[in-house]
Amino acid sequence: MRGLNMLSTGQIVRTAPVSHQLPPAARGTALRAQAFTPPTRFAVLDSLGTLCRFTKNEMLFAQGDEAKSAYKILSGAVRLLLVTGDGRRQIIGFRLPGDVLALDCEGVCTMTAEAVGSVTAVRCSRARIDRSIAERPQVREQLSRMLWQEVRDLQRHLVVLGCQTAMERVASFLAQLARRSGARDGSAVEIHVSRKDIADYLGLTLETVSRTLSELRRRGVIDFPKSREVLIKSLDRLRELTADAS
Amino acid sequence: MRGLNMLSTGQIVRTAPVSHQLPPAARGTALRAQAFTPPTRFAVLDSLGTLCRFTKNEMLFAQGDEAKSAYKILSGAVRLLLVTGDGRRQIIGFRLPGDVLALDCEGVCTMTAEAVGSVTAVRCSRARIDRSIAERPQVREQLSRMLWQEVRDLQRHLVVLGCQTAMERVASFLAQLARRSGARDGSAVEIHVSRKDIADYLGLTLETVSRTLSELRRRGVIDFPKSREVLIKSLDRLRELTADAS
DNA sequence: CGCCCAGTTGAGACATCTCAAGGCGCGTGG
DNA sequence: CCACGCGCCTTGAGATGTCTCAACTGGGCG
Repeated sequence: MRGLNMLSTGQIVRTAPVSHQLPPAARGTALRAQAFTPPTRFAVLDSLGTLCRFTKNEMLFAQGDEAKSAYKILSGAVRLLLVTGDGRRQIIGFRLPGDVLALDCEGVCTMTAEAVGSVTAVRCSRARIDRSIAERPQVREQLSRMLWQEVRDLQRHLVVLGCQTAMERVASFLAQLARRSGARDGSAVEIHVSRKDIADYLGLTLETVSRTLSELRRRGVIDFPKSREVLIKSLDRLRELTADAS
Repeated sequence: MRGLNMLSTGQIVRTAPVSHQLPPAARGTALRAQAFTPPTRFAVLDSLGTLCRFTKNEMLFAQGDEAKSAYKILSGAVRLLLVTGDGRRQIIGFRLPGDVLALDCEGVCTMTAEAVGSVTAVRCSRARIDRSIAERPQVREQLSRMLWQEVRDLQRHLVVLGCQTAMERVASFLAQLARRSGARDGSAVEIHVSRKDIADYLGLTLETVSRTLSELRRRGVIDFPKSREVLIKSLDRLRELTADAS
């Protein structure tokens, strides 16, 4: 989770290859700088892929699909999730502009990816990527680094789900949001996802998330100037609540 | 989690390089075949490393340590865990003979590894492994496959911690144990870890794990002929309880 | 033989879930 | 421009699953 920008109102040229330049909607926001670090993560994708769009709640790919493409998000947000036999869903993570999807599996997609709102992305066939990987050692290096990062994120998430209270989970989520958007005390951070998504990410119910956010507002740690936006009033007090891994 | 064998009583030659042969203690058990599939996973390690031993609860490495070595387990079991600032611990997974450790991070260890009982392993410097990876594309391929597998396991674990009941969690754990040891109805499977470890793995308390296991025995799904051993009486009924991802 | 550690079991506390009602913002159509 | 409906969020009250604290048991090992 990181800055984010779901407006994507600027017109986008629908030709490939796509330039490294950020989409117009990504510029001119307070969160821009952090939202695209590193600015050209896994840059091969940009030059090999073609541009595509997804509408709200549209699936990019589903659990069990053949993994024939990878994606790099240009604008919007994507949720990654697993669904159990009886319909319970667990959100594994969110992906934001600059992030790469579907390079963390082999043959078959292990999870489902859905657009949270409107999404623009670069799509590229795995075959082309594999060729590029075979040719350039540094691309392999990038892939490994991405996978290490993902393992690390998943491990941290495991701690959240395995041994934190509702308050700690919500605080962790907000702290993550704040950190990735480079927020300070007084910064407003847009929340791109619904309460239900936050709940499914944190292993809680939507009501518990809502109550916990209200409690944080009552304590003066955060505020909600608008819906879908959080005002960080005290980052320190937020961090105190997270019970971070040492 | 997979078969397992913590006896490791056979004498082991303490010289390097180590042969691909399994330690004596690993032979002659009903669980052998499954416990070492594939038999020579990431075989480079065997030829490059030196043999080492660890005693019960000894740390192989800790969160924050410089990741200068990788390990391949020959006998015994290792638990991987993260500890929060206030001492809560979350077990990320267990590693058994044939499994490789510490290739899933960069620079600094993201987690702690502890010997559950006596452990013998091959240790090899990351530098040598990196060299081997640079030279042989197939080794790089193996590394990617290992990382994909780890990502997949972590994702599944996330579902367990995020949206399963105590009964489902315990059943998942047992089903995992049974599957990896190739158990059928009537098979006895050794449990190498304590109730506390199971609890920390499943995000429960030790008491809840104990109660749930007792409930499963009452229902006739499993039995405990000895402590630290589970008799699978009905694999089907166990699987019904797991609420697997679809 | 007896200690000690790991596991079991019980009873009450508590966090979170479930079910239900109400409110707010927003787009749509009159 | 307002009324309405709809989706999303908030809040309440009671149900419940898991945790906490505590006592007891059994097996292994000195």
